[in-house]
Amino acid sequence: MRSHDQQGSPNLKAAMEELIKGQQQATHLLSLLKNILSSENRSDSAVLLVEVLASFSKALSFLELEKTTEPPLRHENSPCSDEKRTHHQISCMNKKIPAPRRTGYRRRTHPYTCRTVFSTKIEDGFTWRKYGQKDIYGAKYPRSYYRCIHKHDQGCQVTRQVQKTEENSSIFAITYVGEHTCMDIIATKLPNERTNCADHTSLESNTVNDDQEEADHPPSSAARPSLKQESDEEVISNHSTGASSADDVLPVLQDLTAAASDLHDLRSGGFRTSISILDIEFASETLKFEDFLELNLQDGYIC
DNA sequence: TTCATTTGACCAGT
DNA sequence: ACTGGTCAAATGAA
Repeated sequence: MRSHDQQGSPNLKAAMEELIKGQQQATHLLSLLKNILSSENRSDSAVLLVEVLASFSKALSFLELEKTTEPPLRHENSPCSDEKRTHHQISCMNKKIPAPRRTGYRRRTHPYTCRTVFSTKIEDGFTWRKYGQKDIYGAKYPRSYYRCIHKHDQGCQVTRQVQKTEENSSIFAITYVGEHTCMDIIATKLPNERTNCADHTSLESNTVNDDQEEADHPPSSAARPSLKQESDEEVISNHSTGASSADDVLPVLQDLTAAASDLHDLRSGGFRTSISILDIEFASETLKFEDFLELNLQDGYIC
């Protein structure tokens, strides 16, 4: 992290202010929504919320990309690219052309929530794209890596890791990294379909940041208490005050979407910046926001 | 032909 | 140096 990250350009400062503003408004909106138990506008509000979340997520993603001083390079013109081979192209391997270095790849440093679910099936109502599989040192079964299919079109950054448990190969340990910000969350969490994600065979735990040991070393007993998102709910619930109505929500939604639009404009205006602690903090708060939204969806506050 | 999966390489973190 | 997460060309299925 460079020293100027904390200072930032005027554009960076403006962007940060917009992010913070959006965060505050989102929090406010949540506190309002939480108290709405019946309203014709709930569905629309939920859709809008997810759109806003997607915008925030994309904005953060772009900030993350800006952190790298070099633009991401594609190696599409490397003839007989020497990076990947199969038995069909052994001859190509013999020509030792130095493969161009990949750039722009940055391992996420976990301002993200991790949540592990033990289930007999890997379907969860979302659409995933498998992007890798690894043999894990000391583990009996390989680990598969999936990302949300809406990573590119909606900026949904959630990934999941699926691995058979050693005790019972018919049970999968599924670790979710981050939360969905794509529109699928609406389709998946609608009340009449909520059972899709509440798999009766699954046992869920919720951890934050690096707590992934359970995925590799699942608990010996299958009976585990649900620890679902206690801390996240606590954070958000601090903002819940009094009763409110859809009329209260709509103006906030408008402000929020306007803030998201401003963010988009700033981003497309080509501002250059580096990520700062603020980004990390905001990413964390956004996830808390998403967790709380998901809780409300599951509880039927939003349908 | 298109699209999802496979799989070895690359890269970051420890 | 090692492990694990991600990339992306090759491959196979539809």
